[in-house]
Amino acid sequence: MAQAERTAASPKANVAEDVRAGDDRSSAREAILKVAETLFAEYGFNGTSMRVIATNAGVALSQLHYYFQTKRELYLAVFLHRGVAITSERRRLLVAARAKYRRRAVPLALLIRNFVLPYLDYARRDGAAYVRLYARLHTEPEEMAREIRSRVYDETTLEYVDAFRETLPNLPDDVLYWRLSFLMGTYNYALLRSGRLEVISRGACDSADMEQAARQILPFLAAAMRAPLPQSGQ
Amino acid sequence: MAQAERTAASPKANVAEDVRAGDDRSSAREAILKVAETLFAEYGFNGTSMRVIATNAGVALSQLHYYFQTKRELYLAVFLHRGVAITSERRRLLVAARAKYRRRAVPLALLIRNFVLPYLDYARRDGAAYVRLYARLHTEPEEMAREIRSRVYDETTLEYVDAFRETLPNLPDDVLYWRLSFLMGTYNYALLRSGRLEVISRGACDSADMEQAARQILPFLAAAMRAPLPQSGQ
DNA sequence: GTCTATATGGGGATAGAC
DNA sequence: GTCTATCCCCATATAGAC
Repeated sequence: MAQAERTAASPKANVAEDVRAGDDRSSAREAILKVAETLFAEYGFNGTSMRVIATNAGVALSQLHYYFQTKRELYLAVFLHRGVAITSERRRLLVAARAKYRRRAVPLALLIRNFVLPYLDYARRDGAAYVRLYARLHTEPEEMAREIRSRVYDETTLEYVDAFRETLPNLPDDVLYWRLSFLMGTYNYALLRSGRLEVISRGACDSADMEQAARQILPFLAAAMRAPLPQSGQ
Repeated sequence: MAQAERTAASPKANVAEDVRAGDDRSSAREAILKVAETLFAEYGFNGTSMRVIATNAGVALSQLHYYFQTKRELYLAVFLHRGVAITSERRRLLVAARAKYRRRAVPLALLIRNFVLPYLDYARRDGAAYVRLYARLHTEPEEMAREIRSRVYDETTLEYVDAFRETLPNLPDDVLYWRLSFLMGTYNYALLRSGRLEVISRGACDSADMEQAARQILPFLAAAMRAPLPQSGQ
């Protein structure tokens, strides 16, 4: 059975055709990570095959297993590669804001900025690959999503929850939690770029425009967090 | 190669073990649709195999192809099965509200209720399967997502955009569009039940509680839609 | 480290008996 | 309509030469 020829002859997804062309010698590992990030972001975990990653990275399939052992480990590595950078930026901004306002609570608008903007900035600078990947995380196989969140995001998130509580001391805890989960939903969905914005604006707005997204989302979220309390009878 | 035995011996995902047990004779087609809805919602399109659907529905694999030809068609059928029900409920509510308020604009709170609640109610009544499936749609293979949205959702959505414009006549169009896309993101993410709410509340809140979700999300969104306009310099 | 070749299994889809 | 048996492809992962 000449099966090898057949499968090897499928190039597919030329998202980043042979990343190593320019700076060869700079490690196949980096090339694999970069291509994997783009493809996982676009097609998801199950929708992306190791073969396609290898082809686009310009390396042999076995290289992926040499560096990362399994597909699952590669996926985790992609997250740790950048996720830590975003998370520590988030934390740095929180520490700086707290230092500036000392004993007083950090203003709501600044807190939201610091929590949300690292993602939008990342999307602006490095293309949307990682943030789309992150936004997608919530629909990937559960146990993987859980592990990644607890290893990368949870700790910083809980620090922000405390800061929001100080800034909005009159919100009951359950209302605060629900609203923060809505807040995360709002920017996550925006980062996903589902195409809804283009439909409802009949093409007039562009969901890839992260400057606009930042400008529009901050007042939206600030007003939402300060909304009147929900009524008892729904 | 005794391959058939090997593959047939994998039961897996006993989400709805043999749905046809009680009311047999009520068509294998319905059983397939029901099981497919649950599994697609939980594991996504690529993460769900035709074999597992067949096993859980208590039918032979070939039955799936007999009724739906391809996996893709089955996926579309699942959406049309329920999506049309939700969409027409949404539209019915809009028509009723407009009739009640005649020449005047429909109040914002009511408009949001009518747009959002059909989803939350569905989640409350029939379990979260379909709404999770819908919320997941935005991360499924692009061309499938596009087709489903344009066949089921777009028309009604655009009717609501017009209604929102009448209710909020002072919002510039681009601000209106961005805010409506944020609004959709908020309830979509809530329906996904990503587990973030449980993390930030340290287990005190339950994202499956759709009564709470409705109570909390309505004032949040109403205030957000009425937020001050964004500043020029971001 | 990097490659080719291959092992092993699951995937969608179909043929054809009943 | 419903089943069993099977086709053919692609998936992840590994072996072993260079």
